[in-house]
Amino acid sequence: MLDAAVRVFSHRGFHAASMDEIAEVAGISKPMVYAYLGTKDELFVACLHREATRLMEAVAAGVLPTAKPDEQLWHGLRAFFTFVGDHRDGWRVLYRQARSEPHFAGELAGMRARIVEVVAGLLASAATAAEVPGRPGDFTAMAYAYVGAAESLADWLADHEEEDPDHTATRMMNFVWVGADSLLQGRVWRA
Amino acid sequence: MLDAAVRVFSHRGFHAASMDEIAEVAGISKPMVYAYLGTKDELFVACLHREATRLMEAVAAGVLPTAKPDEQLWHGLRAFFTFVGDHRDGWRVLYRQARSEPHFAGELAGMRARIVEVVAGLLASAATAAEVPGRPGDFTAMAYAYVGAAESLADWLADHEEEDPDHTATRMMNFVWVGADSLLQGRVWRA
Amino acid sequence: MLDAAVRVFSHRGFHAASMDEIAEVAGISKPMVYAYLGTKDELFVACLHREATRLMEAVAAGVLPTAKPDEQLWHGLRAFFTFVGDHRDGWRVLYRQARSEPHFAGELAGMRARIVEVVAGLLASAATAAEVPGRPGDFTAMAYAYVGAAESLADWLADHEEEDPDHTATRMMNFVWVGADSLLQGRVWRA
Amino acid sequence: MLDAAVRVFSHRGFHAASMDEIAEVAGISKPMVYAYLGTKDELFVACLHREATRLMEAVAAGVLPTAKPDEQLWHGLRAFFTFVGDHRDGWRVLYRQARSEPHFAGELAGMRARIVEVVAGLLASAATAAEVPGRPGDFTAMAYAYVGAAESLADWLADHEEEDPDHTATRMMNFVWVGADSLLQGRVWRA
DNA sequence: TATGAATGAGAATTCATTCAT
DNA sequence: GATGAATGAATTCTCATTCAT
Repeated sequence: MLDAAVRVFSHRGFHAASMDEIAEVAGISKPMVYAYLGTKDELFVACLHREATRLMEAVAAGVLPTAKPDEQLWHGLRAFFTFVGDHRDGWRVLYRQARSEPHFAGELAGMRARIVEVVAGLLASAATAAEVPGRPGDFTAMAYAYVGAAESLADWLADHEEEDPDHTATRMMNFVWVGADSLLQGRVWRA
Repeated sequence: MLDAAVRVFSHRGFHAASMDEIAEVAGISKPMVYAYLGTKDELFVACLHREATRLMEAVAAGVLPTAKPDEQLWHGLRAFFTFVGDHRDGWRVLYRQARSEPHFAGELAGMRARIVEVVAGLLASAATAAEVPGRPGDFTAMAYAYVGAAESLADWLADHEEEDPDHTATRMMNFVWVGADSLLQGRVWRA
Repeated sequence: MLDAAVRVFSHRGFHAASMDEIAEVAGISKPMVYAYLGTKDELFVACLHREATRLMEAVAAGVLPTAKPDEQLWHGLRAFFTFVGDHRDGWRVLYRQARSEPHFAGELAGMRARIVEVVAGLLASAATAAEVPGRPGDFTAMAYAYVGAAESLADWLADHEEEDPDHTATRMMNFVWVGADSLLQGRVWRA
Repeated sequence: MLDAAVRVFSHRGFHAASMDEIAEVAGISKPMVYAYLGTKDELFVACLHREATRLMEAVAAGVLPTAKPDEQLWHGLRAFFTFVGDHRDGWRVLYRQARSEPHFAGELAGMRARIVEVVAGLLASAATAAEVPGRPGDFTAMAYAYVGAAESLADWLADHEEEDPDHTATRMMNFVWVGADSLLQGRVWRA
């Protein structure tokens, strides 16, 4: 049902997507689209929610809560990039479109916040394990940076058909973890 | 002149921005907008180019070509985040709007590619200096990741008035450099 | 449906006719005009075709293929002028508007050419019947002249409500046939 | 001065012609066009008048008032078609455009009426000379038909670069005079 | 329930026309 | 006297959205 909408939004962009085309791709008539899914805005938000939920479920399913932090991260990233690789359309809708329409920025911010907090929690527990003196509030900031980096790589992945999700995940892991590891051992760069 | 356009594009998004509003904000009449800057598309591209040019000049001006790689990076990042902090609207146009309109993605990709290559060059010279055996093609990939991360932080900065650009730059530096440093010393994370 | 368009085009001219007015006269809303008939250009061409088809059908219906040439001509002219008298608006669109828009001149030229050839054929068969030594290619030129004259009279008729189509046809017949008759008997004027 | 206007009106059509282009072709600035020639409508009427005047003068100059009617007609036609051949642009403005813009139909009608009366006078004097019992009012109608035919041929001539004006005049003469001659000798066609 | 048909509102773009220099 | 710069007013065309069936 929403698949058609996601596909159209993804290929055309939010504004350029017409309800006509969505209805046609969905194989039903326009009034039905309205009956089932409401306004164009509501429809877009529905797409957003579904894709976000699927994404979070996929990541959650990939992570073993009992594993070590770096392994949790690795599995999480792998799940994340695999999902993005398998749902390129969904990813585009989620990020590119939602971000560019100020109207939906709020929606998106909420969903991101949830992810960020998960990552921040991961970092915090890793820091505790390594007995690094905590700079508590900043875990969130770091998490933001990591999430942002992952998003960007995902975005890049979505545009490169030939790229392998696992490969991308490995890159990200090197990028993040080796740096994070050092950071968590107390090394800090200063101007 | 372009300021008004950038402001409106930034706040409304490309499609939702109306030439009427742009003209009004600019304090001139619509036909003048067309006379000076042409079509809506051309106007948008003009905004894009101006913001991109300013950004690159700001960064270039901040960097001392003779400094050590990490200092170059630090100054570059500082200049970058400062610029974004000072031109939040411009950044939104550049990063969000341009990316989400398939029509302008090409324009933007070119500009990004140039930045990525600069960063890749920086990484390569740092690797050479550290006498790390080169994995040549991958510097570009790393650069992409770094640029993406910086963009994401910048994007976040653009939405948070209270955030200090220097602080953001420091975060990014820790995030990037300490990680990069470790990588360049040959440490690699493996699954 | 097209009636409204023909009426407006006829009274205002192609450019001055606004889709708004056409929709209003048709008693439907503008988007419907677009849905049914497409672009303004397409709409105009549609008018053109319908009027031209009707005209040719009316003339064809009036002519008895077995009659003598002058009678065929007479009936054809009568049908022609009657039609024009009954569809003054349509004629104006066909003759004046279409001709003055370079864009549509081609469309019209094709339709005219078909009529001209019919008339030329008529003249040729009359010449054969009268055993006048043929000046073959020139029948077309003559036909052009006749068609042009008929058009002009029709145009005049279109602007004069009080004029009787049959009367006009008789005039044209005298004008054409008495001359043609002489010509076909071999009389030629020389400077 | 008006030349530029005539050229532009002729090539673009009345509506599609922009004052900008006229000014540019004329080599002066737009406000000057307004200062010298007034509104677009006024400018068009000025073009109309000038071309019409030139046409009538050319025809008048070609005719010898003392010659026989058929020779007067012949010289008149020759002058007419020669003029049209030499001023194709002017002719297009005069006829095609003026006719299609209902707004200028009146202007044009007046100019035509003057020509028609001249021709009608010619026919009347020929009839008198031939001692044909006059059907007085109808000379005007005949003249209308002749003028219309000449216009149409002229129109055709204007579109065919290769056609020779004298040749066209001869065609018209045969077409008109051989018929007129018969008519003036009392022959009439009847249904 | 499903839809074909209909529309109100609004967007980009263009021009004839006029000031201020 | 000449013009560069400015605009009010239209015009075409599109689309989210809703009835009547």
